[in-house]
Amino acid sequence: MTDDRRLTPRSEDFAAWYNEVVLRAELADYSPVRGSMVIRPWGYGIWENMQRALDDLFKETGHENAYFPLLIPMSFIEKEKEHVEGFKPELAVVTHAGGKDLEEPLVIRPTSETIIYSMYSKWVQSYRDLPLLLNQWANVMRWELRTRLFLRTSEFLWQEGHTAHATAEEAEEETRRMLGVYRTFMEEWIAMPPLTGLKSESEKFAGAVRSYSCEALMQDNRALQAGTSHFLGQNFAKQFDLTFQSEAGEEEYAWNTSWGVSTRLVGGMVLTHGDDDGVVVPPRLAPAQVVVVPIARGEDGGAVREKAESLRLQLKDAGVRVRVDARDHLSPGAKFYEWERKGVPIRLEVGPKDLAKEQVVLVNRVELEGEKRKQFLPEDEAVKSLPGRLDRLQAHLLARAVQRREENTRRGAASIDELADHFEDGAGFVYTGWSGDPGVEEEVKERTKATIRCIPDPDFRSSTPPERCVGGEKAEMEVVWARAY
RNA sequence: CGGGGCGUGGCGCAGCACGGUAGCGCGCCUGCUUUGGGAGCAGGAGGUCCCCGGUUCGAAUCCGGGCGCCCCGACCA
Repeated sequence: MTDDRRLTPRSEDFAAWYNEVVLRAELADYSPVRGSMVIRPWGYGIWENMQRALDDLFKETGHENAYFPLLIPMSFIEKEKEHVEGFKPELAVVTHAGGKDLEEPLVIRPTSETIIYSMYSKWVQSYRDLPLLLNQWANVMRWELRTRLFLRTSEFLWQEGHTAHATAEEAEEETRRMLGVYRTFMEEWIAMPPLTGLKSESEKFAGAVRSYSCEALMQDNRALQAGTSHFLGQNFAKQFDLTFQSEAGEEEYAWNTSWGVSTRLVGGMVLTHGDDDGVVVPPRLAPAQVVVVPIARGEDGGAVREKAESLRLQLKDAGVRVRVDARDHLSPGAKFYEWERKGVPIRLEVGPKDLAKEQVVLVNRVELEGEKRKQFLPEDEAVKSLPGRLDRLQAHLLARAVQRREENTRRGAASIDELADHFEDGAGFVYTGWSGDPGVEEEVKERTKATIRCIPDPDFRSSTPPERCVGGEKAEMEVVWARAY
């Protein structure tokens, strides 16, 4: 009999660990429909914090929110040739409604470029109407054959930004700006440091001219595409007649961008920070940053509960998200395990012994082992130090993730054999030269299952550019390979 | 879409080869005692054994068909 209160350790079966931790931390649950999931309050609370932070960043960069409908005429999707090719296999289509067959099938949006740019064409007449910078928070549906909680489900929540500009340069700048916003958000909130760069032709978004992405390395050394930003050129503008009159009086097609991140980020957070005890939620995302567990024993019970409540109020005033776990039917130990599984950053314990000494017990989620795991602190010091402790924990998680990424990154491989060796050795990201030949990309994929995650941005490039492609030809660029989610 | 696994109280499972009163752990409810790392005792509630058909005096168990979910591979935020 195994102890089913424990999670399967990551080292034993990483995929099993992930499923268990998501279910048992009550982030999400399976729904009756295959491949779709219910996001539970703890998971949704994390998503809400992500939304709030991202939404602020979008507003700061000049965007407004709007909402476009769920149902899109099939003919819209079919207008852009590459777009329809990319999405056709995963479309869910409404053919029947109100007791009758529909004249034209309606697609449940897999993404909203078509409906949005068709509306933009109505709203934009002059260069004075540009740029048009909108975002929407929505659900989308892509019929997936193989699904995983948060990482790939048929329905998921995301935001999609869609902008229209007068010039290609301005649109390109917007594409890059939003990629940067994503990078900042991932580093500073999720403490998940991504690699950013340009997608290869074979990996880019269907319908885009160029796609950029954020690629984060998970604990099992697989890469997660965590956010994308696309320069759409005039592809959609031409199909939906999105034109404007320029300053010079000429009619021109607008230039578009689109960019998105999804609830997949919650999965990325789990895969980046989680451990064998459960999820670890970075303080800036935690629905509860501190949980106070009163050990309300015997005659002191009332006084202990009052102390817990007083701690809650003090911390709330200090700007900390805090809750008291006053449930009476669970032992303190059971509560400790539960909140550790859910990943609350800091726990405070207060019991009869602490009352007399005016102290509290503080436990940090990432320091559960060893002598120092429980710190005994004077109450006022604990309260005063908490915001700083949360900040340091946030910084620690990022530093730890950066270090893990660097330790699992290899630079240079003269041949596909060497590249394969790196992956045999358990590498995460591998940097090599590339000629730009899709044949080489295909060959590497067959040999190693790794794909080009991106052509890295300057921040991430090797100090000396590679001279040779892994295929043997002259290298035209540096690329990063990884096995991807 | 191919391969594997599973479907039995809320959850996790046993029972099935050999048909005969449906069981265990956890959870849940009530009461009392408890509370510093997954509380104890006592009492209690809760089941169309995935569905349909067949064999049989009798099916969770045998036979046929179907459905669903999970996991592993080809396509993908």
